[in-house]
Amino acid sequence: MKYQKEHDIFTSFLKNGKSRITPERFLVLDSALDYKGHFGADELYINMRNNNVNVSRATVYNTLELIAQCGLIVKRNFGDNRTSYEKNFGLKNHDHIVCTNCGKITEFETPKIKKLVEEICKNLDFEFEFESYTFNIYGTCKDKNQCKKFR
Amino acid sequence: MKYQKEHDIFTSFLKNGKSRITPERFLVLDSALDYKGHFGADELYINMRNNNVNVSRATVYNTLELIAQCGLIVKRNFGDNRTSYEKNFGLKNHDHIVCTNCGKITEFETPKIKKLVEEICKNLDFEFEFESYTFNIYGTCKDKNQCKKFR
DNA sequence: ATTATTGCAAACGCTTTGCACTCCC
DNA sequence: GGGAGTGCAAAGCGTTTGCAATAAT
Repeated sequence: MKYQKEHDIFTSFLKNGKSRITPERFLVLDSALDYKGHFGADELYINMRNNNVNVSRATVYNTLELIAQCGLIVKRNFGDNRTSYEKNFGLKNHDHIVCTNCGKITEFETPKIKKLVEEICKNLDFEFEFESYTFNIYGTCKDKNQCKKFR
Repeated sequence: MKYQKEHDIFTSFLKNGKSRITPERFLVLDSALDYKGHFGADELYINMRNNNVNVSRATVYNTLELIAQCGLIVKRNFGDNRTSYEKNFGLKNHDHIVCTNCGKITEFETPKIKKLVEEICKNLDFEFEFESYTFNIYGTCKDKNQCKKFR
């Protein structure tokens, strides 16, 4: 199977949480892993419908949340009032540059940011359990072939 | 007048952009500056109505955008799929810790992040005009008196 | 058998839009 | 007087919810 390792991870995550193993959940997982780049829940739902993979909207939303919880995809937020997801490529953490004009998203690696986050959490004056962070840089990309502002 | 300086700044911003000076825009500005903490556009609109300051929803939304453009307030995004604003206190840049459980927002100062952003933008392999960044840390705050998870 | 999960459609919250009216320049 | 700005209500969009039907344990 194409995503055997991910299936195994998701399976044990579900069993661990006393959640049920359903075919729909794995259909969503496969589609999410197949998706190139960032995607919204609704976007994935439509995409699946178009490919004749019929899982209800509610199930897609719920399942993406589960897959994010178990770490196979990552939840993102690019300031457009919707939740985006993307495949998690393991340890290599990266953040995003977003063109506010054409929507282009560029990824960059930030070895320094992780230390900074740890440092900040450690120095707080109240107890805080870290979950995640978002670090986005916004601006305009001046890509003459793509960016609406400059072409 | 209470916010004379801000009125002046907004006035010249509007004139500069060949936009009109209207009473509604200054009602929104005053209400935004009076608001304690972060607020959404709709939240401000309701708040204004409650105080018998009657400006239409559309105008509140449009005007907040303008005020943010001229820098008197800052646009934020805390991962809840809505746009938040807050008064801009000038140079002292700060970022946010968000409790994903009770919604509490804690501000912290980050002298290091600005340098990091500059460094990243400088080393990109394409031309990019920086506008802003978001840096939020998510987790649970374990405030026994407030946080739903621990009380 | 029990009960979590599913599918569907309706409701939700925030935001944007269309259009006639207003009033700043 | 012209056109940007306003107000209102309706529509839009992504997301969540309620409930009956289904299927995993």
